[in-house]
Formats: sequence, C-alpha cells, structure tokens
Amino acid sequence: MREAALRAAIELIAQQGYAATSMAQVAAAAGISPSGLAHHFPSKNALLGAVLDHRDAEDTFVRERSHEPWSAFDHMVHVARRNMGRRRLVALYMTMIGEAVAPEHPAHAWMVRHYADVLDTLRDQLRADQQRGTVREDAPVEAIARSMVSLMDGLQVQWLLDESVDMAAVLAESVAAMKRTWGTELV
Amino acid sequence: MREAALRAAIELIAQQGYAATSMAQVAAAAGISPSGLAHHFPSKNALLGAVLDHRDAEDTFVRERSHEPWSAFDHMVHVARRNMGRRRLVALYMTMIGEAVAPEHPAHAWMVRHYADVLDTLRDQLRADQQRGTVREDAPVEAIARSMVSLMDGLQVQWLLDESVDMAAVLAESVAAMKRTWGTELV
DNA sequence: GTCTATAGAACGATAGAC
DNA sequence: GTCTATCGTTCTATAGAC
Repeated sequence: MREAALRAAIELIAQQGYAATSMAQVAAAAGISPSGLAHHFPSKNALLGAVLDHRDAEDTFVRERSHEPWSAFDHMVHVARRNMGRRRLVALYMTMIGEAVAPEHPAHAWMVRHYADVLDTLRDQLRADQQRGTVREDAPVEAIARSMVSLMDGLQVQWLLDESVDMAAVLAESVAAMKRTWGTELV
Repeated sequence: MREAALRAAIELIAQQGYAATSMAQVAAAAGISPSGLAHHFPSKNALLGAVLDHRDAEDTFVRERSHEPWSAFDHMVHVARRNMGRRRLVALYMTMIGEAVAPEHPAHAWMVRHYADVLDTLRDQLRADQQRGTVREDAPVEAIARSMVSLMDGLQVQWLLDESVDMAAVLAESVAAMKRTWGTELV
C-alpha cells in the first residue's frame, strides 16, 4: 500500500535523514519488496517529494490573516506547543533542514520556499501592526522576524535532544519580551 | 598527506553531510587513492572523529571567565560576526547538527556534549550576574540560555540560505533586548 | 606513505511475469 | 499492485607490493 510506504519513509527519514535512508529499508519497513515500492515511487527523489508534500500538509503554519496584534507570533507559540506531541514531524523537519542547506540537495528548493513563506508571514504581520499603531514604528521588522524563526528552529533541536525542554514556554517568554520591547500601549 | 585529506573531508561533509560523503570522494578530492586515505583514517568513522576534533579546535566558544556582565552573551555576538567570514565552518556545523540529532549517529555524543557545554556556560554567566546584582533575580535563566543558543543556531541556517543576513546584528539586537528586560540598573 | 587489487555487500533502477 | 531477477554502479574495508 502506498500509504504504508509513505509512513515508513517518513519514519526512517526522520530518524536517519534522506541520504542515509535506502529504498530497501523503506520497502522492508513497509512490508513490501523494493520493486513493489518502486511501483508507487519510481525513484528515491519521487519518494522524497511525497514525504515533503505530506509534511507540508501536516504543518499548520499557513499564511493566516488576523487583525489581532502579534497573532502570527502567538500562533507560532501554539504550533510549538502542538509540536511537543509530534516528535516524528519535528525530527523530519530538522533532518531535512540540515541536509537541504546544500544548494544541490533535492529538497533545497522546498527549504528556500519554506523560509520565504514563514518570514514573509511574520514581516507582513509586523508591518500591518505598525500601520495599526500596535507595534512601534522604529521596530526592526527584519531582525524580529528572523529572530522568531531562529528561536522556533533552534528550540526544536534542543527539544529533540531533551524532551523535557518546554519549547512553547521558552518561545512564549521571548514573544512576551518582544511585545514589551516593541509593542505600543495600544495593545 | 593527512592534512589535505582532512581538509577535503571537512569541505565535502560541510557541503553534503556525513552520510552522503564517501571515502572515495574524499580520497579523490585529496588527490590520493581510497587506500591511501585508509592508511591515515582506517574507517569512515575515524575520519569523522578527526573532522569533529578539528572543528572543536577552530571553534573559539570556550568556557571563559569574565566579570563583565553578559560577557558570554556579548562573546556569542562576536563569534557570530566572525562566523560570517567562515562559511565552511558554519556549514559543517549545521549539517552535523541535522544528522546527529539521531541517537544512533556517530556524532550524537559530540552533539550532546556541545550543547551541554554552551548551555552551561550561559547559565553560569547568568547566575553569576544574578549574584553580582547585574541580572534580575527573577530572570528565567534556563529560558534565556536556551533562547540564546536557539538564536545562534537558527541564524546560521538563515545565513547559509542568504549570506546577506547580518547574523551578528540580529543577535546583538536580541542581546540588547535581553539586557533591557532582565538587566538591572547596576549595569 | 601510497599504491594496485579485490573482496563482499548495498545501492538505485529497470524489465517482465503473474 | 506486487513479485523475481538482474543490471551496472558504488560503497567500506582489507591484503599485500613498492
């Protein structure tokens, strides 16, 4: 079954990375032969594409429009909390990021798009808040957005090493500090 | 020459990761045969060990003792600035982190030790500053230390994707915010 | 210290039967 | 949709000559 093969691939790539995972391993974990796997995914690259599509579908950080100040930032805290119950998804994300920084990696384009999307969402939120007067005019939009993404990414690494780390709490602390520093009294 | 082989290995692992790099590739890049390489590094694992040792030697974030408030944090900003001229070192670090989150990875123990060292240094600094009265007693030491490490790591990913990102400036901005939020007037 | 030669296994991918 | 069979390649590692 295609579904079982996809799940097996996600599990293995999350644990070992894409380069270290072989088609034979995926096939064995799915309970079929390598050729049976090849029927659904004619190449290793095609399998990776399906894995990334599945990941994006499960990742809820979509561009959402809200008029609440800092709502995109609060939403990331919420995502962090939910991720603390989804180790497989977090591990898959981090192994992909680590491999796909290389420009030649088959997932590099996916990674570039992912960062562009998240950064754009945060930048848009900050600029909209500035126009509404809930974020100070002199707030460094670019630095704040990039810091938020860095915190999100870095905390996932530390949480994978030690699940007692409360990603959401640490992130919420930083978001609160951002609000204190760059928010206006209008909030 | 052992030196040339080590340099080739660092270059290739930085670009492709450990799993995707073969001994034959390293040997070719070093201008020797795979067997010539095997003389210096009898196994791929031994080569990885040498690469990690070399990385640690080049990484200057040693436990340093200073009585300046926040000096460990200011030092990380300095390291970030210096890293902006060392793409190979940054790329090697990120690919290793991505792979070594897996507990079975040969570099996992190295990664665990690395994070323990950096986090301990930052925690010690914050606690010492609290005792000296330059950091507020109610400052969340653990969250601040983990946030700092996350910022450092995450910014390196973003910088690898787009070298126009000023890691040091973004990090300095966050450190300044931390000082405003948790520092006392004694600073 | 570097080489040739080679072992033995795993790799991705394809062809064709059922 | 899954299989057997197999191609050609690449992999890590070892043995032994120079």
